[in-house]
Amino acid sequence: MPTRYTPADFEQRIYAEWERSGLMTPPAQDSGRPTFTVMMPPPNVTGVLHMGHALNNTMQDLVIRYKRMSGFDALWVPGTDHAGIATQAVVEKKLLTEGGPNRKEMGREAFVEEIWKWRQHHGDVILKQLKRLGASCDWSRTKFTLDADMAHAVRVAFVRLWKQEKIYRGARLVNWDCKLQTAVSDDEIEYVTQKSTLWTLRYPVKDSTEFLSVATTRPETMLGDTGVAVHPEDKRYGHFVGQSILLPLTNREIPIIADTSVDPEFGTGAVKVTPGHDPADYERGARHHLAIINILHTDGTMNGECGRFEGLPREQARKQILAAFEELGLLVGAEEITNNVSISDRSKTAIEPLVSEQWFVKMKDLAQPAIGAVKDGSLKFKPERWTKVYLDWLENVHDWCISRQLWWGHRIPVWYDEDHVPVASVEDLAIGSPHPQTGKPIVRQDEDVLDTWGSSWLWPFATLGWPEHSADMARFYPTQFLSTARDIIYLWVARMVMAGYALLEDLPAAQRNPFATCYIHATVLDGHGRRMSKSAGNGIDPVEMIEKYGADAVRYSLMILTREGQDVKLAENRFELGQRFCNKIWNVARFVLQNLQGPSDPVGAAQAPAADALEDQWILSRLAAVTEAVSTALDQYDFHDAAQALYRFTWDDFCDWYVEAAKRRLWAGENAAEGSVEAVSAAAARATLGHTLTTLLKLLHPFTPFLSEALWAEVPQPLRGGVDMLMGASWPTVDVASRNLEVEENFAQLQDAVRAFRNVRALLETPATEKPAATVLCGDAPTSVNFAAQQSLVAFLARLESVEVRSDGIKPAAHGTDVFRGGSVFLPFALDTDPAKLRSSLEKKLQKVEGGIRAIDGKLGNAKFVANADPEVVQSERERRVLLETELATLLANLEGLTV
RNA sequence: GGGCCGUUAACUCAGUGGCUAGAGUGCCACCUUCACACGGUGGAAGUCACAGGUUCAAGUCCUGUACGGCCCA
Repeated sequence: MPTRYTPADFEQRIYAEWERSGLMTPPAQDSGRPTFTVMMPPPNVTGVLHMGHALNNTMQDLVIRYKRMSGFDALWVPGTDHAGIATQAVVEKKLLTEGGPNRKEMGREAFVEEIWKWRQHHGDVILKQLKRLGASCDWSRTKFTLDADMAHAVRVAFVRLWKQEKIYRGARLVNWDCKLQTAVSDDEIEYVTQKSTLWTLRYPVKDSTEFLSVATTRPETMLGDTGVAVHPEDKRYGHFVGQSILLPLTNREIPIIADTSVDPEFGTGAVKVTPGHDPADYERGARHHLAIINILHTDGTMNGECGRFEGLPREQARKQILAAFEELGLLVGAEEITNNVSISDRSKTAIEPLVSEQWFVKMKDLAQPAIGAVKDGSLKFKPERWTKVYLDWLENVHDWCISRQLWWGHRIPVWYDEDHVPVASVEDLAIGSPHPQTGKPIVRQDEDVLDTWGSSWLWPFATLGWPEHSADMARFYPTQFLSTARDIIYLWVARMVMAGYALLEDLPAAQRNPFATCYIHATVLDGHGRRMSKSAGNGIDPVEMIEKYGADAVRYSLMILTREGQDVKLAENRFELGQRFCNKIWNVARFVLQNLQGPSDPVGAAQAPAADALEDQWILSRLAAVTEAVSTALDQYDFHDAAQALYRFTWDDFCDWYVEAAKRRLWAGENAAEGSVEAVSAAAARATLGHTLTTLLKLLHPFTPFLSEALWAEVPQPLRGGVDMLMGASWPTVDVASRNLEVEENFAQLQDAVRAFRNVRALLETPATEKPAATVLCGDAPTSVNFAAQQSLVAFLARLESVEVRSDGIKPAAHGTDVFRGGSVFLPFALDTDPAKLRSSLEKKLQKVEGGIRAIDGKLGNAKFVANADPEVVQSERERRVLLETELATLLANLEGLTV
């Protein structure tokens, strides 16, 4: 084995072995094992892996691997989303750069064909990248939201909701994306604060010489004004209410109305009302029965309602209208303000609210059971605070605009007869066939497609075969764990819960909720705390990082850096943490594997550890503790805590202390006679090393699957217990009998003394090669028993010739000294040693101990503390004071001894 | 306007109301000792953002302020 772990030599080969093993594909038939299901949030089919995906999928893989090893039939279903707008835009752009016919020239059928072709060649890149990450999904169950069975599920869902009259068509004010020329839902727009000009326009009052001034940031929409509103209690304008305005440039007569929604403080206190192009005005217009005038073509240019401005883009229309008002003397003000404009998430262009015929889903009723799911505990968010975000949205939910004027997606399964009477159908209705209700011939299918969430909200069960009564559906639904990003709590998470309750009528209510836990993962920021994004160019490419540091290093680093959904600032060099850890694991395994075979036990340390030696008992106790800690943390999805516990155990306990301690007996046993004390002791050390390593590899496997699997292959067969592939090994059970707090306490005391020796060595500048004879002075009987039994271990770890254990209180002269809990250590001076460094070291420690005693005295001297605090706390303070007092006395005595 | 998150060592972050506030990186010194220099040993480094409050006891709980970030309207 080389001295460094080189991930590239193993990863792809090991992944192929996992795929061949079939372990990622749990059976649809009952195996007697419990199931555990995770649905991967389907990334866009156009997508490439970014850090958010890497983080999210690492967590899912961790859970799946842990559950698989724990005896579950663990199913992780991967897949991709057709992502209507995003994908159509990618292919349109491709057509544009190729200079061939564009979408409209090609026609619907040919264009959709083109997208399928694109998908064939360029789609699903992200799924291949997930394999690089080590994702152990069941690829045999991979789904795409446009697969035929998914399409069937979408239609069944649509028709069912149609029959329940939860789907309706109507002309409503929708968010219009002028670039993509489609409606988008409320949840697909974002607000950007910007500086704008607020212009004041004068509108002449009809049959009067008076004017009413209105303020607006969008003067061009005046062409669609059908009213002017003032607050009913606004004294300035009261007498105008009921009169009308002669709208300049159009000479249309529009009423002046009173409405409490008008803020008298804003602008002039009078507002123009444009019901066709503003959500607030739409409401006002509805209240006062104002006309709705649409002034825009679908591409955002002015339409035939605009007279001489027809055909102009909005910005130009604005300029010309302002110029016209100026000319008429009707432009009376312009001031700079900051306001919010709505931007389309997809095209990043300004949203134009306009009235349009669209399909909607009534959400109020659907939301109720989804609200109930968190109230009755069926659904839990982690971190819990997202529950509120989820509930706030559901409790104020608006109807969902589900139609999109696109070609790529699930076409709305609605057909019309010649009288435009619609009917929804699971099966295609042929043109000319009779309308099921009216009997008149069908003339056309609806042109629109469904919002992309109209298929992904069925993801947790449509992937399992719903609406068929499939074996998968019976075994693997509901799922246990969903991990996703916070920005799709409304778009996706809430809708999946609604869909589960609304559509799975066959299941008892308690089994409809699609996932028990919804984990909202951290947002990955760059090193400066900015969101990683393609446009900002500040993203770190996970695949590049995998190639540079290894998949396990990427996985492990991400896990230990993100604590329960807390955002993480990630600079590239953070992955060195995982890389170092992986290399450490590699090397400790290398050491163990090279030392498993002794002269008298050639099969290696396959027998159970005898655990006679203190250090053996100690590491087995620590191993039991870390097994419990990791299992508990993973049960609660506390990935950071599990990663942290593994780091501490591996590096501190196993590498720094146990392996170093075991070397003593391994070396001593090298040339010992068979059956001798030394040989038996070495064999015991080997057994303990072997057992600890194999257990550790299992615990590490969910975090560092490639490395642990690569090392598992090097473990001698008898130690592997017949398990060829670590991925399929059983998760370690907590060895309760090995947990021994007394042993841990005794070993901790030895560690403390060894550190004290090392400290004095450093202060005395004792060369590493020099092995002085040293002394431990024990302050009490248990300490002296402990050290008497372990003097050779302490000597070995502190690189000493010998350790004399004394408890007579007599300090050796001309020795450097330090204290540990329970006594002090002494190392002989070299002749030319200056004790000043030792003195200042001891004095520093003295100050700390004195400070500690003062703090405790402060507490114990406080009658209220003694009276009110938990008696256990008071008791432990008293005990601590005794310890510190002893330490203080030792320090003072040792300081005094230095001058002799 | 409403809500949420954060502010702890130079950096990135942990931290059940109760030991003298920790880790990794970086820094300083020493060490190529037969797993690992992607290593070992030792060390320096903190007014826990600020102001009040609750409590015997606050980094931790409450109120407010400032700053940074996110979401909703």
